Amino acid sequence: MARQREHQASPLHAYRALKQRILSMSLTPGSSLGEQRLAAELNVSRTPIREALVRLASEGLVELIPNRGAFVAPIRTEAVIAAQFVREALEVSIALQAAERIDAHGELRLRQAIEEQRLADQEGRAGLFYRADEQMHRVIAEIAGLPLVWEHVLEAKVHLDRVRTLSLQDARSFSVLIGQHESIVAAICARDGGQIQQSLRNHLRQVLPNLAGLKEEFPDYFLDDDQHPD
Amino acid sequence: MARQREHQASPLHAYRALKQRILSMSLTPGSSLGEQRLAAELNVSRTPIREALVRLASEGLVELIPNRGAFVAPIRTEAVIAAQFVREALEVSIALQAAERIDAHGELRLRQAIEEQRLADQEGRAGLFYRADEQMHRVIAEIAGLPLVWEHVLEAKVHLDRVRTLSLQDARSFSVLIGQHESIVAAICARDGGQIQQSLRNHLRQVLPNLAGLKEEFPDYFLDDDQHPD
DNA sequence: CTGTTCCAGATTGCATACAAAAATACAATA
DNA sequence: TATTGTATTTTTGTATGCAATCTGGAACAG
Repeated sequence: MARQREHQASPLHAYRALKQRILSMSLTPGSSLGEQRLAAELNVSRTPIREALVRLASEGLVELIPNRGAFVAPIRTEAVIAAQFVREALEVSIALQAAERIDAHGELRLRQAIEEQRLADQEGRAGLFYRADEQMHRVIAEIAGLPLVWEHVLEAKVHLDRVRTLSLQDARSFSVLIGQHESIVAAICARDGGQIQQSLRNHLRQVLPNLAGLKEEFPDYFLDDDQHPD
Repeated sequence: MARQREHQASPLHAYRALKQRILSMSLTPGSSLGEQRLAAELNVSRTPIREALVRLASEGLVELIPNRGAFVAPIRTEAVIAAQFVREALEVSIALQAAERIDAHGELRLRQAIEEQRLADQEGRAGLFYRADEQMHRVIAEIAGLPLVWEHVLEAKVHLDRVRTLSLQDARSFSVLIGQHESIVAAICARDGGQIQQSLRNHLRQVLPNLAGLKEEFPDYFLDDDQHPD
């Protein structure tokens, strides 16, 4: 029985493992998350599992139905739209403020971030590119002096990650995305508010896939209030 | 022993009770939230208490320190600034979209909301006014077709509520706020984007009290990374 | 007097036990 | 055969027990 050396590690481990599987659609919407089974799977008792499920439920990734159990939450079109709205509004505001506060050091960091992306692209390492991409957006928030606002973006982004996973567009070449990143950085360095807004919005909408199409292709994963209007 | 008839009611009850006390500063930052004590107080065991504490911790209202206990989280200036930023960015974007979609029915609802505020003001019922105020902002989100985005605003607002409670400016006459609400509604009905942005930002900054002053008056409640730079 | 060590008390972290509720299977009846 | 009532089984909701960890202070050495 592998004893956990560090305390409070079990709930965190369960939380991360489940979240990863949900966002990568390895656990599909509607899947049952029986506490017993998960506990056996991760070699812990039900208590830390329950703690992880509560956290995931508060983020909207899991539905906790009283006396019935926990299930992977369906993808709600409304939640995806809202998350996209939140992300656009926050990131545009962040970038505008970043433009007002950026200095030479900040410009350097942004160029380095893009360089990392180029490297990851050349080596064809999707995971690495993905991290570098997110890192760049985070750096913009830091330059704006608002690192905590990025946490709010991350909370919303959770509802976008699953549809992106479904669309599998990550497989496409990253050069397009890098180009978009370059024009965003250029706009920030040029302190051109209008250009910032246009290039960033364009970029963020690019990564939001065709929702209606996905909904037709994977109807089981979606749930909207106007479900069966026969 | 008052048995709970409805299942899963205990954690929710504990969550709401604690949240209310924390936001109203009835439980001040740094207060110890011993599981044992809370369990005895609410006549339940530690398990549902723990569930509530985990939820509150994920919202940033409680700090869960391993093997030491749970404490009411200090007010972090950085978090307040970030929350204000999020609220402004989201509410302005929401209001701009509301202006594009509003119809006669929507205008009526907004006028009704203001009427309710006027009533609450005349009767001097602060709690009622507070609810009507929040209701109006929520209605704007509904008109924009983005009710879920309002939930994100609420998450951020949590970090503003405690400083507002401290400043006690709710005691001041509400007529000023009602006037601001009127100009916001007027701007939305007039579809005047610039005016929307100006009146809403002005309003939202009005309700953010003097942070530096509060920090001096209640130093024990605040904690920032640059704490004692002697 | 100061700094260190160690012990007692208290509190959490996790496991497990038990009860309530829901789902399921099945038999009896119309 | 369809349906309904009931018994069984499974699963959650909550309570509780025990070990690990941390705090605070007393005893002690320098």
